[in-house]
Amino acid sequence: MATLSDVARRAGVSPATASRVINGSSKPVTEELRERVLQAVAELQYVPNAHAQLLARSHRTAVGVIVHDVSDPYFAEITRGLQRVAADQGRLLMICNSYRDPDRELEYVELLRGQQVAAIILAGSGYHDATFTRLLNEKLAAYEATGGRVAVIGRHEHSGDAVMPDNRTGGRLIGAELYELGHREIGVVAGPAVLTTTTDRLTGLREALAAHGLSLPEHRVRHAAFDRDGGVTATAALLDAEPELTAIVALNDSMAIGALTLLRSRSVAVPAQVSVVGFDDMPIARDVTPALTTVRLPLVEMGARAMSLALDPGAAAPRVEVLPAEMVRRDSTGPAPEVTPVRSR
Amino acid sequence: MATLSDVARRAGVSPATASRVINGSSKPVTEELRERVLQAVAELQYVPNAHAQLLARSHRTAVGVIVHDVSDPYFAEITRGLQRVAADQGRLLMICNSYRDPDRELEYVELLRGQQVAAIILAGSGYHDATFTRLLNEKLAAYEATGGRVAVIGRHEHSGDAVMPDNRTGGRLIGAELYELGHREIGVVAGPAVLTTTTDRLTGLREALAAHGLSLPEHRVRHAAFDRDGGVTATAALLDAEPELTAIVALNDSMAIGALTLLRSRSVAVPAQVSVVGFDDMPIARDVTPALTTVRLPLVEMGARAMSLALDPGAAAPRVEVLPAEMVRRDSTGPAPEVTPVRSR
DNA sequence: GGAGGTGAGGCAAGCGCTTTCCTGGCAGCG
DNA sequence: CGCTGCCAGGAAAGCGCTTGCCTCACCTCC
Repeated sequence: MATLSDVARRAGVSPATASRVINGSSKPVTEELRERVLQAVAELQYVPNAHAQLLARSHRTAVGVIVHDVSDPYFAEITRGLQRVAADQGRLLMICNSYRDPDRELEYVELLRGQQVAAIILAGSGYHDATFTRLLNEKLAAYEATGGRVAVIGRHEHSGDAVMPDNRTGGRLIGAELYELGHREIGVVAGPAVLTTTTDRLTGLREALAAHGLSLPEHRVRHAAFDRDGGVTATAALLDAEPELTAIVALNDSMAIGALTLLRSRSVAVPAQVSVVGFDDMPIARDVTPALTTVRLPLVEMGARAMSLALDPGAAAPRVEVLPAEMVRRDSTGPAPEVTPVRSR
Repeated sequence: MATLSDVARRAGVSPATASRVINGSSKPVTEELRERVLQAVAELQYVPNAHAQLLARSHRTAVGVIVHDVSDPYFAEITRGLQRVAADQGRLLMICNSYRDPDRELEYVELLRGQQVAAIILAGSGYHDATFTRLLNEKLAAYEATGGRVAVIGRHEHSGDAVMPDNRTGGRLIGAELYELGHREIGVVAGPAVLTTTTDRLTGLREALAAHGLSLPEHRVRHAAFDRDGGVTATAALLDAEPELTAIVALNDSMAIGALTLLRSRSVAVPAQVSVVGFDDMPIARDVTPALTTVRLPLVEMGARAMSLALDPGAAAPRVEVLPAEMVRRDSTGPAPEVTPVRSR
């Protein structure tokens, strides 16, 4: 691998001069030497060693991002927003998938710290887990103490800059909508109970129902993985146990798609017999049949805001931006059927 | 930020000893000193500077991956395979999205070279573009000349280790299947013509049709972006120009989903009036309505193989692994209707 | 008791680059 | 003609870490 001094030698200059030419330093270099250096660079196919550069300048420029899984459309959208702002500022992004494993999340904070990133962005739900929260906060505090910036998306436990989707209002919106449509027997297909996203959305839903004197008993909430397959199994269990339901609320769109698939496989008409509501408004939501009624979160915007917060030197006080949720009515919801729907099995 | 010498000073040892304790070197260190060092590490929340480490050891361990877009399910699946093998070998992955921009792809090769990655994996279709191909090959050759390993997925232009999905056979499978079902008027919703993936799949399809004396005229092939929206617009154009079609082949599942959505919006029954076939078998394919008939590619496997090739020191001769395509019959295809279907508009 | 052996720990030389400070040459000026 | 000032280019000191080699103390054995 060619090094700077190889280039310098070939160009007949000192490494210092070569470095200045290559990095476009403000220090002037005669046209002739500049030429020679560039020529040598081309001939040797020289590429600077990024690690040596990072070590030599004290500058830190990359930004680390920890998400549950980039291939999950929810995070893919957020990441798009993060990328956009990062690219605008010429910054490299290091993306790490925690796959919803708190330990891995902790490890990645260390790793990013070791990579000397300028900021760490934690996207994705927090956990209801005191020990983990303490550990995470310790690590983040240590990082911040050395000048690192931290921004979180949708997490409560870290007292710093944050952007928060309004999950609770989103839940309320769903509750109000379904009540409006005449639904009284409502079931929930929920994500893992340890995720704050799950509990926040559930809380909002409960609040809206309570406002109309309705309650949502525990046995009508089924927890499963926050993905399509989780949606399938939770919906199956829910339907078997509570055949009188007229509406199913899935706490994210992936689960909603699983619910839709299961209902179709059981020949339950949506929305004629059972209405289905999702959450997030992932791109695919409008392409399933029936098109999914859901709550839209401005995911790209959330990512962009978080990155802006992280890159902005930051006010003394922690800044929290709450982004609104919005009801998107499509074809998977309708008026509650008059009588308890007939099930095919 | 605490450094190794801070740790050493606090523990009252030399940096050398501290380093040895921290990295579990084979050189023995007395229990007492070890204790003191670990204590200091904990107290200072010390994390080694990854760049300094990389510079000091000549070891290169990270692997770079260039894909079109991780959030595209096609690449998400491939990436999953890459990750699995990389994780097994304790290697860090750097993932770069080229967003199908050849220039960006070139830049990323440089960047990864600068990051001293042990290998670069190029996933995603090649381009029919001689200049670009030459440039890319030059850069890759320069990288390989310095001991870097390269593996490509689904590209022809690089003469090295490669894993290739059998796109052509996949195309043939579709042609045979549709012919079998009685379709004679077939249109294609294709990705960009510059992508080898597009042309390979198209070639296979044409071959299968030609085997039965059918031809696929250019005007029945519509090129658009390889995503859902591209599928919508291309299908709309195709339908307007060629109302007698009884089958639409989308050259990937995203486009197929767009096609399905457009057909639904025009109240064209699938598969009663028009059959639709996709390609790739992304996870969502089974969840749309009607469930998508498509060609399955072993995406995760492709990723895993590519990573194995890249990490394996490598034989003298370039290794090429072709992974088979397989027809997956679902609900979006059926027998060709007897008469030209009636369109709602 | 001295030679030789052993093993823990430290010294210092890098890894490849940036950047401060210095040098030496030249023009301009009194 | 000698001095000052300026400027392009180079020497060298790190950045934070690893690691080969050396030292030194302590044993062991003849």
